[in-house]
Amino acid sequence: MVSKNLNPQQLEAVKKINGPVMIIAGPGSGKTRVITERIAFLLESGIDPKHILALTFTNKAANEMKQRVFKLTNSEQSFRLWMGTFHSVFAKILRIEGYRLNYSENFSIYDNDDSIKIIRRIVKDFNLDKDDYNPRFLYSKISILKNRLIDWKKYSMSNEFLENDKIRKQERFLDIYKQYSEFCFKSNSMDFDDLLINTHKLFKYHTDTCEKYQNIFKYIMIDEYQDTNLVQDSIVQQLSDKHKNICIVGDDSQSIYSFRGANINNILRFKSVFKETTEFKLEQNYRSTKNIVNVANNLIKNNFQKIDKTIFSNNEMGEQVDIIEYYNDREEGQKTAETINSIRPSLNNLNQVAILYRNNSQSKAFEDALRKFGISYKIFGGLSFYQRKEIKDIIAYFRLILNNNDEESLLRIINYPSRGIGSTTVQKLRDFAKKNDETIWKILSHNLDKININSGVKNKLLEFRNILKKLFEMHNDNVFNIAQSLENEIGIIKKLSLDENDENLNKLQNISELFNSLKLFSLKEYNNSLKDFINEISLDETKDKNEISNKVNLMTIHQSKGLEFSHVFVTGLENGIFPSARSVKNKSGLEEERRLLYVAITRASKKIKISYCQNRFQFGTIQSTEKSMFLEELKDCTNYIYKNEYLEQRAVNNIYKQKKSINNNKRMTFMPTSLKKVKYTNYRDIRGLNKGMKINHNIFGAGSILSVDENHGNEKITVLFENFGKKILLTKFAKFEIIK
DNA sequence: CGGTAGAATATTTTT
DNA sequence: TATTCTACCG
Repeated sequence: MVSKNLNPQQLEAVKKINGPVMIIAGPGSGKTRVITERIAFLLESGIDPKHILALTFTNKAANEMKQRVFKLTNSEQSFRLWMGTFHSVFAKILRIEGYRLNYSENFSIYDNDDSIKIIRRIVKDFNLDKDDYNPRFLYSKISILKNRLIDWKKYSMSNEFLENDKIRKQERFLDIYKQYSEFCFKSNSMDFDDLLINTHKLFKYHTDTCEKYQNIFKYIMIDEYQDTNLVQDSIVQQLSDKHKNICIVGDDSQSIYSFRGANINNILRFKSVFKETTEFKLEQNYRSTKNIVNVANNLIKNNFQKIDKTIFSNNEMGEQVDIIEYYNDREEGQKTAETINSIRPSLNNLNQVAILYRNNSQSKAFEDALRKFGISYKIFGGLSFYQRKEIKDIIAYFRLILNNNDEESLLRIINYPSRGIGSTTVQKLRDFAKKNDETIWKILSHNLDKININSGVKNKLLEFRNILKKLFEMHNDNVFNIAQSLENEIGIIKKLSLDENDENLNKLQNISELFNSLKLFSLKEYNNSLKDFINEISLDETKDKNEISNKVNLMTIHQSKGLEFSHVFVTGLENGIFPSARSVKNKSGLEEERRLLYVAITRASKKIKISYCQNRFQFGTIQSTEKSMFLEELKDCTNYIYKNEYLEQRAVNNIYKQKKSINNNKRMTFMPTSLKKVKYTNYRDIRGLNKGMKINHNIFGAGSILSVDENHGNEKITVLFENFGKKILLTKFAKFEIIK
């Protein structure tokens, strides 16, 4: 039954299930609720869940939605919905249909790091100057082109593009683009953008396949439509062309992903593409106080490009929004922590507090200060577990096992751990491979004789080949067994254990965590093959984000999208940082930064403090800054707090002195940076676990213990989780706490 | 070929 | 500052 707590517009939007629908939903207007209720309503109306496709942008959003639909309908049906990110749903389709584009089902998925590495290698091969051809820049250029459906062939046909490259002294760009695309294809691999453009290609050139999916996805819903790019928009049109039951939800004022090719015009012109569109506007903000909504409105009205709407709140006025000036970033951290400390007693949970910043590097000052006050915090972003070097190395072996032609993975591990195959040899292999249009693996497996190398090197290559052969044969084995065999063959753990410095210990810890999760994965009842494992981790990095914790949240504003906190600190409002230096070069960039600030402000329900610093420690030096131009726009509706500069400076100098002495004392024992980002596993040997006990697991949440199995030292428990069903955990490794 | 030390370089946001 | 790259020596 559809919930009765919806307001009239929300209810109407939920019930209009046929034909194109556009829901413009302001921040805090109950957007997610409308989507979940709508899905529930579809199910109630007797529509088979397999005909419903719900797309989101982040895994976090997808997971949350899944759980909410499940709670709402309380039915197993909800698990049969097609729900996920664009990338994950399309990857699933491409695994099945990719053969039509000459990919095999085991294609690898390259992440940004892989892509940049490949491009860097190509630039080197071409003997080009790294300054003129910055791999990062090239990658983002390629990515944006792909998202605009311009492949290298199309690019080569545009005189305008080629002329431009000449002027910019990047005449070889086309060659690089081509080489990169061919490298990926030859490796039977797709980068993130390929997942989209190949889906588009598939539907465009194989109309029967397109029709097949049109008939599967009879009802399509897309969240955050303002963040779609051209490919995504095009695929959505392909899929909905037949039944036209498409519902998009979004807020143009929260479009903040243009760097990824998101085009705000997709939502602005939706109505003209789908002529019969019914439009709903959700303008009431249920989240924030009147003051906060007022400030947000005052900010966003400075943007030119937007859909007309009036966000209002019927909540209480609330406190004024503060804008605070600090002497430097250290003080900003200090005072923010101090404020949090002082309001701590009035909060029932610290997770109601968020410190938001423009880029990840700003987190440091806050971390230091919070630690000093003994306030626990949770930091989002930074390196995800699967991006760590030692983990990626092992994953590279796994990827190679599944996809023997994955050239990037092979090049990554051909001499890791070092086995006497140096760069000269690798270069010979690569040259030969290129000449014969083959992958290195193919040469290793049957063409080694044709390469001019001495017998010592050849033996080493043969040894390497034999290791791979052995591993390749295992591709269907239990994942944990594969991992163990891998360790037997390459002995990476053994090697790291020989020299137990901090860095190696940290690596070992991460690797053992990987092995633990492989063990757990292998214990699943189904979908527990290596293929499933790699699939899961290539696109999902939200592993441990939904733990319920009494911790302050530190994150970038991008990461905060869709979330809500009672107290929000928006920090670093300085020109060059927020708005970022790059964005001010053009008007649309600046408007996007303004939307970003809009998103930040509208995260808060009760209280916001916006701050900036006169000086900031950046690039290893102290630099004086200029306060953000956005603050000028908020002058009349906020409460400005200036500082007495002289006093502050003295205080700040003291802070720096302190800091210095700490540094000197601890220099030797300073944690390596990689260690700081680690989430510690509590290796515990929990005794006294009993049937019926309630526990809270860091990933699966709450559940109760069904049985305990002593299993000589490897104690296992079977737990029924409220949201994830039955799981077997090894208590030695699992991270959880006993609730009662 | 492998390891290391010291130089060079980079800093937006994410799937 | 933090990370990645390069040059050099064993």
